[in-house]
Amino acid sequence: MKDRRKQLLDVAQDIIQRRGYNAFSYQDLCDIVHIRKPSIHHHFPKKEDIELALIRRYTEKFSEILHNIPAQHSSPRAQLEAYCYLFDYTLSSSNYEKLCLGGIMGAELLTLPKTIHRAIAEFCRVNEEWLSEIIQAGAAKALFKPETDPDNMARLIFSSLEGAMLAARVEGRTEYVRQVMQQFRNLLYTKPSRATASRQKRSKTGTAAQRRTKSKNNL
Amino acid sequence: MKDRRKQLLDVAQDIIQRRGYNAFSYQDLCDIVHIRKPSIHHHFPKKEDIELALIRRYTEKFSEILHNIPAQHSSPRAQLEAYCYLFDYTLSSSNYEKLCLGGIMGAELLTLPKTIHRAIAEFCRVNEEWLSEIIQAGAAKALFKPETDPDNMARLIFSSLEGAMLAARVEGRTEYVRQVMQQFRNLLYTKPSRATASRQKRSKTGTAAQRRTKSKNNL
DNA sequence: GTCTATAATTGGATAGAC
DNA sequence: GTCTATCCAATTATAGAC
Repeated sequence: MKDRRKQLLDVAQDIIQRRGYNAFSYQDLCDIVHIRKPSIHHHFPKKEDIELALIRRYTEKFSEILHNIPAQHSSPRAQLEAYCYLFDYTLSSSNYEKLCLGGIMGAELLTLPKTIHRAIAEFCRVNEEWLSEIIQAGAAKALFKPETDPDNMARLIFSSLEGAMLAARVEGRTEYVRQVMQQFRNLLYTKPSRATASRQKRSKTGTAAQRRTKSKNNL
Repeated sequence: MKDRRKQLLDVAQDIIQRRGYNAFSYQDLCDIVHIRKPSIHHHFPKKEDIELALIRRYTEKFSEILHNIPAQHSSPRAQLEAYCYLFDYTLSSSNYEKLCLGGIMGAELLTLPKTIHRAIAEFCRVNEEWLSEIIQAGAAKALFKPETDPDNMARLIFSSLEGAMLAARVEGRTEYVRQVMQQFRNLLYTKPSRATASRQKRSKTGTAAQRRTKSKNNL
């Protein structure tokens, strides 16, 4: 097959987002892709080669999605919500089994080589930097509370979404991420938009913003 | 040795909080405790027996610490900060290598047996329930913003601390958890206490509340 | 409770043919 | 690019002696 490499990465990513790097093996790939172990070594000589390629590709895709969000949502609030739905969608579209790749790799950090440490840190940086800019833009438009430090707020949002995915899966609570989002609205928004508030209470299929983001990506 | 079982649990917990369950082996225990593998099987026949005992013991200790906090700190604000410092201290006292046991087990959830799923979920429940009560108490005293839903706020705090430990370690940012805490103060507190604000900016050794909590526990 | 000895299995990885 | 065959190391786990 021509795109064997991409296929292997796709399958590996799916497994790792569910079970983590240390519980993932070449054999798992064989069982799904239906080729033999040495054939995989031809594409990825060492196991770390897979992981490094994965996190780099993930960060790249993620970065692209983030930088496209402002073109799809004009308000910083809508931009922030679209961001949060990325995390919610990873969970909800996988029967609440898949975590953020950066998050699960972060949990296994100390078992991974230094090259990969840097790649995971870069993923975090991309997220926090993007968030900080959105927060600043929203504060400038008086959409977000002024007492908000953009960098710290970015860290709070990023880390809570990473943690919320963990907790949602552990507790089997499908609404966990959205409840955390609702709390952001309560704390961060200067004046709760009535439309947003009622929509988020009623809808199970998601807002327009959510659906638009869904169709765009498959992380 | 008489307390061999406890010693094995202590060592296993330290390793797992750093490297996770799947990267941890009976051999690791042997190297530190200096007994042979079958001797460990005598105390814990299956590997899962170690993990189940660990998470239960952890939740129990954690629960005890949480329920002692109100006796040590009268204000809900100080209680909340003492809670947050538990997480910060786990990191800072381990050269920023150890995560929350519940968090790292949560990341590996799908590789673990169902019995352990429930035990990890119980750990989350204990945290969120305690937090929710503190938030309610603080809101009743007008120390926290009234627009705060206690349950969702509890989820936000718990998940952001879990995520912040992850991100702090990945990015090598020793101040990460404390920055997230600062953001909570900005967003949640009705009026920033000047003493608290300036103290947290200056001090590197921590507040009195932090030191008091430090000496109490070793999670 | 700890040991030696030993399964039985699985893991990542390589050599070399096609 | 994929295969067969093979290697070596590591893992969880058990039997049975002391």
